Amino acid sequence: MAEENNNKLQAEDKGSQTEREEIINRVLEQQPDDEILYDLAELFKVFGDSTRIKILYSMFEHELCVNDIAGLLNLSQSSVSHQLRILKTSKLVKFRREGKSIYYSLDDEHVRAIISMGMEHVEE
Amino acid sequence: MAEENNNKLQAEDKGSQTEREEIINRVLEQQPDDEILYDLAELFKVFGDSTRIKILYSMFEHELCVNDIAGLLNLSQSSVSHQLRILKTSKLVKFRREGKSIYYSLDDEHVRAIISMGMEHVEE
DNA sequence: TATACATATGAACAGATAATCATATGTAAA
DNA sequence: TTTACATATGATTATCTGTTCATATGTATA
Repeated sequence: MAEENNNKLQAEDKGSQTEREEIINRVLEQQPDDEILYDLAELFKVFGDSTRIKILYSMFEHELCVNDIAGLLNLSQSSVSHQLRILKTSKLVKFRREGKSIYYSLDDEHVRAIISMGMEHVEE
Repeated sequence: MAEENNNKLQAEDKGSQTEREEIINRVLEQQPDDEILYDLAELFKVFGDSTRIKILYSMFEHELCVNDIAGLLNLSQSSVSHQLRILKTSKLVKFRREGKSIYYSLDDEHVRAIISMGMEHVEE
């Protein structure tokens, strides 16, 4: 995608834009770069799978290891591991090793905040 | 919250659960129903597409009609209309008719809040 | 070292989904 | 009513994505 759409409507010979043109120009100015909006969508996409949401929610209060999660949620070890990789890549979870196990937990308060906010909308 | 005995993995002959079992039980108790988590994932899924995010963001301050959006974002009318339908269904946008045009806008502050929260995470 | 346990990963397949195209519906003005 | 404009929608297609299966890597213990 290389199309940059900075088609800002210039004021014409009449000397002033219409109300509507002004609004459209303001929207164009305030719109973040495509790249940022792409990243934003990618972030939400990670939250947008029920398996990953279940996994995230299970870690809401406590760190858990892969087998804990798989057991709790009735998921295969492989599936959990694949999803945790995605969550790691997106910086939504962090982890630490202890012996043979690896304990995962939510990366920061942001993650909790985003989930909570979505929860409010859903529970309406 | 004091140490309460719960019913899941009730203490066995030894008289008490392990620390680990207690944690796992607590997670199980606190986990919302699958149905709710499914809806939550569905909600985030809607935010999880860059076209829809662009559309939502374009309406951050002002209502816009379909053609406005298509023009602003360089998208086909059909594509915008399809996506708006999804946004309508998810209650993320509302709309009103005025003559031949239909003006769409964000449905409530929740939507703005969720986007803003995600934005913070992305901009780190 | 050999074995068992815990987690990660690659490949393949099935299901989901967004864009496009063609067309339909709805609205207003001539 | 005819025409033009604005939006919606169904079908098709190409792409993306999550799960599974098999296997690999990593770690501790006998």
